[in-house]
This record gives sequence, C-alpha cells and structure tokens, in this order.
Amino acid sequence: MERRVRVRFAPSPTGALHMDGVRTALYNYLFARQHGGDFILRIEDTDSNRFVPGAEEYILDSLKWCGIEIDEGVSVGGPHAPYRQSERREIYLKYAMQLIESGDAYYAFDTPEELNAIRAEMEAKGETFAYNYTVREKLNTSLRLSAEEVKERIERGDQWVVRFKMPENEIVKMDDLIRGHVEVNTSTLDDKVLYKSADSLPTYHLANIVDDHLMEVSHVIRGEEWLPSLPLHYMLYKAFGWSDTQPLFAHLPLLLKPTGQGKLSKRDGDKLGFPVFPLRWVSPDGEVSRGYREDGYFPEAFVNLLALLGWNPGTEQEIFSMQELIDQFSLKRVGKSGARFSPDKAHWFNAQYMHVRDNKELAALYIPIAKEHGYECSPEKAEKIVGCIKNRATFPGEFWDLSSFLFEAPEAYDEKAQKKYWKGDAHKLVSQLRDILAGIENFENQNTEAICHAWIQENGISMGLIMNAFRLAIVGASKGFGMYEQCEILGKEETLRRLDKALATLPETV
RNA sequence: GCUCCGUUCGUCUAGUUGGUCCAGGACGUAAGAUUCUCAUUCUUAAAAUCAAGGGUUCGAAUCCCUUACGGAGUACCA
Repeated sequence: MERRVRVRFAPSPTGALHMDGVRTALYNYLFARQHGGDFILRIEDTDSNRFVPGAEEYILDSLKWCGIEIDEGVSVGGPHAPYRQSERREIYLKYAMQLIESGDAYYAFDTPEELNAIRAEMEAKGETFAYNYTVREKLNTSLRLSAEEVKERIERGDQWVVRFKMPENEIVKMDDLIRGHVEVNTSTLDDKVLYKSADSLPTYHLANIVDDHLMEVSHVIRGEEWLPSLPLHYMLYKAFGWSDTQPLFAHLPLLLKPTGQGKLSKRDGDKLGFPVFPLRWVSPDGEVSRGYREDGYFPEAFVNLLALLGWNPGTEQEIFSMQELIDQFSLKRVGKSGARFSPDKAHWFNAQYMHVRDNKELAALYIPIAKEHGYECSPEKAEKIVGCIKNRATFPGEFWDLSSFLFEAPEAYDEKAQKKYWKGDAHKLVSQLRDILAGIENFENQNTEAICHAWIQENGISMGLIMNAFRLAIVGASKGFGMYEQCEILGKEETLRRLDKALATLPETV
C-alpha cells in the first residue's frame, strides 16, 4: 500500500527566509499538492541562542505571499500539534533516554570549554579532533564513568549532553531521490550531540528524526547542506527501530551567487542589486534588506523563476502557473549541481507576467503611484494608461516614468528631438492636424486615428515627419506610447491646449 | 586536513536504457524586420572539441578509472 505523502518545511527562525529556503518550501509544496498529500510547516527553534523575534512571522508572510498554503503546522494546527519544537521539549528527552537505555547513546559531561581546549591542543599538533569511538571512552562519559558517578553528577546539577554512539566501521547504505545511492563508512562520522541539559532541548538531529517519525513524514526534501548528516539520520532511524517507515530523502542543489563562487548570500544581493529575500526584512538591529515583493516582483513571477532554479520540465515551456508547476513538478527532474541565480532572467520573468497582467490589477497599483506624485487618477483612466504601458515595463516602479507626461504638460521641448523632427513642414502640418482634431467629437483612439491617417494618406504626408512632430508637441520629447491612445487619455481639450502651446512656442519651420 | 556531492554555450539548462547531437531551447549579447519615438513582437547570428587525461566499445556528453576545479559538511547551529 502506498503511504500517504506528507512533507514538511522545517525552517529555523533565525532570521529572514532566504530565497533558497523559499525554493525548498516551494518544492515541498508542489510535491505534496501533486500527490494529494500534506504540506506541514514545522518551526525548528531548538537553538535558544539564535532565536530572532519576528522571524517566524516573516516565514509565514513569505509563504503566504508566494501562494504556498500550509495544510498542517504552525499557524494552522493539526493532529500532531504542537509544531514548534520548543513546545515539544519533553518528547525529545524521552527519546534521548530511550537511546541511552538501548546503548545507542551515552551521557557526556565535557564542557564546551574543555572540548575547545582539546580541539585547540590537537590543532596545534596538526591533528583534528573528532568526538568518536577513538576518544569517547577516555573522556568524561557514561561509557567510562561508573553508573554511580554518572548518577551523582547528574543529581548534583552538572551539565551533560547525550551523544549518539556512532558504531565503528559500518557501511551505511543510503538512497537519495536526486543523487542516487550513497555509501559512507561510520568510522568517518562522529558522536553528535542529540540533547543538551543546559536548555533542555534536543539538537536538530534528534528533534528532526523524532518529529518526522511522529508526524508520519513520508518524504524529506531539503537542502544539500544536509547530505553529510544523512548517515547519522539513517543510523538514528535504525537505533529507534524505525527504518522500515523512515522517509525517503531528496537533497536539493544549492543556489549559487550570480558571479564568482559560493552560495548565494545577502551580500551578493546588496552588491549586485537584487533581493535575496522574498519580502523586505528589518533585522532586530535595524538593518534593512530589500525584498522581491517591494522591488515590484509579482509573486507568480517569483515562484516561477524559483521553480526553474534547479528543476526543469524537460520541455521548452518556461512560464508556469502554480497549478502547472504542481502538475508537472518531479523530483526526478531536479538537477544535481548548484543553480546560479541570474538577475537578468529574473527581470525577464517579471516582464512576462507584467505584459499579460490584468489592467484592473495594474490600475490598482497605478493609482497610488499617481497620488504620490500629486495627481488623482480615476480607475478608468488608470486602466487605460496601464494597458498602454504595461508591455514596455518590467516593474510597476517604471509606470510613472512611462506616463508622467500625461499629467504634466511639457514645460520645454527636448532639443535633440526638435532638431530631428521639428523641421520641414512640421509646424504647418501640426497646425493642420490641430484643426482636424478640433473638429472631431469622438476622441477614442480608433476614431482619431482613422480620420487623421486618412488625411495623412490623402495628402501624401510623410508619416514619420508628422507623427514625430505631433509627439514632440504633445509629449515634449521623443517618448511615450501610441499618439492616438495618448490623445484619448488626455482628452480633446488638453490635446488642443498642448498643440496650441507647442505651435506658439516652437519656431515656424522651413 | 578529512568525509560527501558536483562539473554541457557568459548564465539557466535539454540531452530517458551509448548511435538520429559536428549537442537543442531560454536569458543576455549582436544584426535585421515591424512600428509615429521608445518598448513590445518577429527573424537571424555569434556562443559549449560536453572540466582534463586515459580506457571500454564498431560507436560515448552519455559506461569505468585517474586528475583538476567547484561546493557542502566537519559546533552543546540549523
């Protein structure tokens, strides 16, 4: 019988969610949806020292903005609540004790200071320290100490940790859905800390395995940085006797910085001018980081570009709706090598979504922009404007530059454009065109265009000359979109006013 | 250092079990076409001796080995 697909996204609230993290969440979500399974959000806050206020809320907001819906977990609840690991502490202690009883783990009383001293000492000798089978019986552990002494130390309040007793010279055979078969000798691994008495919390490894088991997680889809600890996780499942129900693993390739080497970091974004966070983030010490949302990216575009960073459909399709991603996503088609993020392609994706965006939605973005510049703009007018400029824009932030002339009549006329277009019969022709427009009642662009073009053709006027001169008169420069659309938006009165002013200001031409 | 993972145009990548790949698409770049400016759109071009070397094979980007390079991990962090 096929197991129900249950996946989890398990971030740690130590700061803003990086786009790499959003991508991991997205792949988990797509996988869950495709298989009719559950997408669980679990917060892994087992490091009391690194907790950052606001981080959890930020994670929730980011997922929501991307359209990633949580089926179960923090913020929505579910049958395995609580989903915040700090609220499940007593569960982990029980399992840590179980491993001690079964002999798969032991108490260790070394203080971090002692360990650091040993490390430093060995490093000085050119050796590396590993807490493993070679040393665990020489250190202050329950493997060396007598049962009474262990009991006494615990009772008198000595701090202790539980470490996994990694066996010597055993081959762990693992399978990864993306990377295939991997084998590791346990002798190269060390005795990881599973639980610490100092804050009564487990470390990632224990909490992760216990929770995935308890929450009946079927597939673990996570970043490649976890691959080296996969053998430990296999060994933990084995020690608990859960190997037959352990989840299947898939380790995602890393997101690399656009240039140079290494993985994508916040600094790259600052330097190369693109965000690395989905949403704007203000760290507790007041440092502000830009976000895709605030930069004007549409969530659909962001999700689309993220989906293609590491995964590809095997076809030539590049634009995907969330539903299409759900239908077509496959772990088999996730690459093995790191994906380098390209700001150029990110722009292109957003432009694609901009071009087909509904005018009503864009108008809602446009109105406040106009207001910011001191102009009231009706929804009808905004829709018209936005319909004319959207395929020359990549971000809503460009809207004003592309259309401000509709609100602000030219004060002066661009000199270069004058030199180029205001010559020959320009003055005379624009003057004639003005009179024709003055006689038109219906200023809809199709109508004015039909009438004006008929006149242009009948008289054999150069299209380039008349239209460019016309543009200079109305806009004041060699920019803007279709002249007749512009006139329709300006209205007859304003159009004529601008023409009259231009004819009065610009020289008669020869 | 040690362990693990990776390596196809500048970038993202396609290339299912080796032949139809003198390697396809997209972004970016260049040229041209269209257009009332600009943009959009369209067409075309340049761009990878498939990291290098060695095998296996009639035949390898595809299988094997070695090397190089890159990445990750190596915490009482996740």
